Amino acid sequence: MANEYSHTEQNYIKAIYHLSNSDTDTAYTQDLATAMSTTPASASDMIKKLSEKGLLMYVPYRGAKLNKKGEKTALTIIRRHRLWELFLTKVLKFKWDEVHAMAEELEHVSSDLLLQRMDKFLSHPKFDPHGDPIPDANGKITETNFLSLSDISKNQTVVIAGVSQHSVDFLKYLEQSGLVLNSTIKIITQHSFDKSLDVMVNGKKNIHISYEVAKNILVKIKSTEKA
Amino acid sequence: MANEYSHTEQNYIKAIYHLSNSDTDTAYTQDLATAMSTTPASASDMIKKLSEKGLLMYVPYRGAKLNKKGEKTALTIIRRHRLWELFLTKVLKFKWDEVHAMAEELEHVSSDLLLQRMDKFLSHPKFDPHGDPIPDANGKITETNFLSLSDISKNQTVVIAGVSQHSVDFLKYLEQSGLVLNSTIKIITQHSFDKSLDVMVNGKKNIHISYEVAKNILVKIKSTEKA
DNA sequence: AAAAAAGATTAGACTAACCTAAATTATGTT
DNA sequence: AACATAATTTAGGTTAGTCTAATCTTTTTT
Repeated sequence: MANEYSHTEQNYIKAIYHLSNSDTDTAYTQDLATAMSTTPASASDMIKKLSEKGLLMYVPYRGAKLNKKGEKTALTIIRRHRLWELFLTKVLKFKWDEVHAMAEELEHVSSDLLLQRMDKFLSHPKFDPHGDPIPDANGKITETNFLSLSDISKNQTVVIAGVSQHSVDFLKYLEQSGLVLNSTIKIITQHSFDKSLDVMVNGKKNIHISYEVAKNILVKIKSTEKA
Repeated sequence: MANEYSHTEQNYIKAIYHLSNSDTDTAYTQDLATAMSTTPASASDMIKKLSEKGLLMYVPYRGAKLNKKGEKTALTIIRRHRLWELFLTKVLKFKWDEVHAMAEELEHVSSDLLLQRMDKFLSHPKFDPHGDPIPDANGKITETNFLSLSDISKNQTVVIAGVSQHSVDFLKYLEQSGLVLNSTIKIITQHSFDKSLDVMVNGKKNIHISYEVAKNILVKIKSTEKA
């Protein structure tokens, strides 16, 4: 691994991975260009180049899809990114809305040994500060079955396990409302007119959250515990 | 600060700083090219460019010398490098011969906030794992008056404070001989024929070291202590 | 002080990553 | 099925950083 691909190539690989792992199975030129804040022409060039380097399948006008090698590469970059994010929150005490930009730079530091040590130092974590899984050294991802807070029924108690939206503004808002990872949430009221919720956070304060927000909060059913 | 200069520019700036802070007051094209593992033509181009960007004084055929702005930039990069080196040894338990290459990459991570946090986390350290001073946020360097082990007299006891040579091989050799930072050294015998030394390390084992090695070990007189 | 050698710079080319504009292919509408 | 529109690719050009070869300066030698 190490220094095989330029920073730019790595960023494209990651973007293609994310695009073809969301709604569509394939990354389209225009979407890729948008994700990379560049023009379709540039994205098209890069797709062709990565195809020549054997990282993806590419049929002109039909979009790109990473192959095994490309996916492995993407997962290594994502592993780096998420390990650094966890380091930044756990060790340097950054908030979850502050770490993405720094991790974007740190993910390109290529030393495998450094990654190994960091992984060990953090006790081989499975999730980053946003609840996203950290691929292991072989690129394997822990499967999760988190639910959206918007799908939880009244009076149920759940724990925040992640978010499905990562914008700084959204994360800041959650932070300020006390809706951070591992907070306990109990649904008090579901308002039928706008699907908004009144919830109790950590057994203490009641807050009101919109459907839009609830939709992007991932939760798991509170694990077996007394009282 | 942040993202003003490319990685390459930053590396040149650092190299120019080191070159004009050793024997000569100025960085010469050829030396710079050697330091950067490139050709004199490329080094010459870059000097011209950095001169145009207002980081150094440049008289064609007469070498380059950083000005205030260039020096400040160099010191910021060096600060990053040395803070990361300390982090790698102190926190991730790397040995002092392992950290340079990783720090070469990490020093380009530009977030000022990250640097601040790291500095705080490490308790505002003044020296890196090789005994080199870490410039503070204003570029100020702690002055030291370390001595070379080769200049210490018989029966004196000193503490290893740094090295004046940073090759991996040399550092590995020292590590294996137990000659690490803060080791206590007492001069037992000075051999006049080759200026080599017999020394006692940490009051335990006696070892023999060549003049060449002794010259590159920096020490300070053992601070006041009983027994 | 002239010639030779060493060192530095310029000229001209290359690659990676980008751009705009033009050409091509695919899709959707009627 | 034909046309308009949308999406993609190609063509041709730019910049940063690199290179080799050629040209200039400076230094050293004689």
